[in-house]
Amino acid sequence: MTKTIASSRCHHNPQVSCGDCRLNAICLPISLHITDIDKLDEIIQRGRPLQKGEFLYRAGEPFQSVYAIRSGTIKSIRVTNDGLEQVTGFYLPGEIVGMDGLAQNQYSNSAMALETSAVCEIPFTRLEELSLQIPSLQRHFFQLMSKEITEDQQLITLLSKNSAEERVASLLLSISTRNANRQLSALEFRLPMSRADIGNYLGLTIETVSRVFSRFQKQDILSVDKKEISILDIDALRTAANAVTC
Amino acid sequence: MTKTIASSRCHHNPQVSCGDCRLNAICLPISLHITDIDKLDEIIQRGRPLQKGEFLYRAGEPFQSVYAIRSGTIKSIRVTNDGLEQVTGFYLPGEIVGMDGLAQNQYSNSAMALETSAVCEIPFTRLEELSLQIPSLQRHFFQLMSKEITEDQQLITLLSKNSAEERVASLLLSISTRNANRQLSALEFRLPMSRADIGNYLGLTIETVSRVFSRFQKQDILSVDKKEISILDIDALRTAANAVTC
DNA sequence: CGCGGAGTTGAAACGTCTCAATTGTAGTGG
DNA sequence: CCACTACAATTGAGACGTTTCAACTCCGCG
Repeated sequence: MTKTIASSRCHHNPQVSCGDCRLNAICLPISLHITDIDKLDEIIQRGRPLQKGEFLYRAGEPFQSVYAIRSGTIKSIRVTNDGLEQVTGFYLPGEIVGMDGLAQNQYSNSAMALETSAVCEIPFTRLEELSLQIPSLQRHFFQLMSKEITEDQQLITLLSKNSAEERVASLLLSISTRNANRQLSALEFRLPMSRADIGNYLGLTIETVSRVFSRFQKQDILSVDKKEISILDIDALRTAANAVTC
Repeated sequence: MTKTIASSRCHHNPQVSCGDCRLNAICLPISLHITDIDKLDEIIQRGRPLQKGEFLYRAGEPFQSVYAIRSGTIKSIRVTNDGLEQVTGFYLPGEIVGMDGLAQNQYSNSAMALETSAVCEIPFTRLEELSLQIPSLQRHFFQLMSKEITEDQQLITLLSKNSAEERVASLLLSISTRNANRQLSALEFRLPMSRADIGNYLGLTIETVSRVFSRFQKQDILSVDKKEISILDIDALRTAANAVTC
């Protein structure tokens, strides 16, 4: 599925407008009237899909746009002073990435495609202008940024208070929930990211992530086949996640 | 100093307008023309100072305002499902707290005064209206939220990648820098928060924080007397912090 | 004076990391 | 089609750093 080339029916198809996009119930247009959606459509730019490993933008580049994910998965990464990478987020279809760039007029993260991905580019100065005309858009954007803040704080709590098992379980539940919001299966899905990305995001080593997966399999909570995940006992997974219900 | 009652010269004095406030070079007004500052002033509400331990707002309360700190220190805390607290931030004079509440129209954190503190309440719906009229205010607010995001991501990186010593050193450098921005000493200051708050914020136990302070003292990097901190060797402290230059 | 909270210090326990070996899988070329 | 390589993932054993538990000090305050 992720390897299909762009066609009129394909997720990566660059020709779809916001009004027709199957994600418009969860993406930016959710806040807009029909007439306003067209205005939004006019400023959105849709390019060719990104291939796995390609950068959407890199840390330090001048901030110009935020991006709505249309298909695929994007990870955002910060580079620490000593050259290590820190994965700061995974962005699935319908989600917005790039808002970290506003503060300093340059991106503080890099964004990389984890698989073939299509994005809608939203030039920020034009979005700002539009926000001055459409109060509900301004509010929605404030809310989007606030949501990013609360999600980051959830991750902070996870890193600060929770064990390896709790962290991995929380991430799986988060992905499960976000899949469900997109009408996909909450119990069976393919992880778009590697064990290394998971570990990096959760503050764990690859080996620890792997061991947790193994333990969950032995407990019949999960069935894991490489990146294919089946949640066999979601209540047990919720229990294992403790605290955080993403 | 922190126990002085409000007087015309006191930091906690509720009568000061934004135009006269000694923080206006680093607070919200930084983005505004003189005429616009008056408009901002009109919507800002200043109440009596909060005493140590008092809540500015509590998680779950309906979101109505963001708050600019005028004096003192506020900590924001999330409560996890299992009842533990997670400190998500410390807010010093000139900084804005409460933006996490926007996403869900209710605060996701509680905010508590760590010492006697005065705040300027900014009703959000009025700030929104004003932002529609003053583009630079809208932009500034977007930037403020973006700044909160990048700072949270810095903390995520710190928790995920850095040792106890690096975390404590980073926090001290952050406070030092923020003090310097307010024309206070970068090398000698009083920590407004307890060891418990520091540990909680940094994902460490009280004991570990205490041990790190002791080690830094033995290395002549710091002089610690309860909450009074003197940075004796800021270069060594930067080295100890590694990576993160807050 | 004695109480309680905050902070410090020590010793052992614990969980994750590190290092290393092994397996499995996808991609490449003979 | 199979051998070969490169990479991702798994698994084990020991090392390491932080936590836990406990005792103790310090200080403000009734």
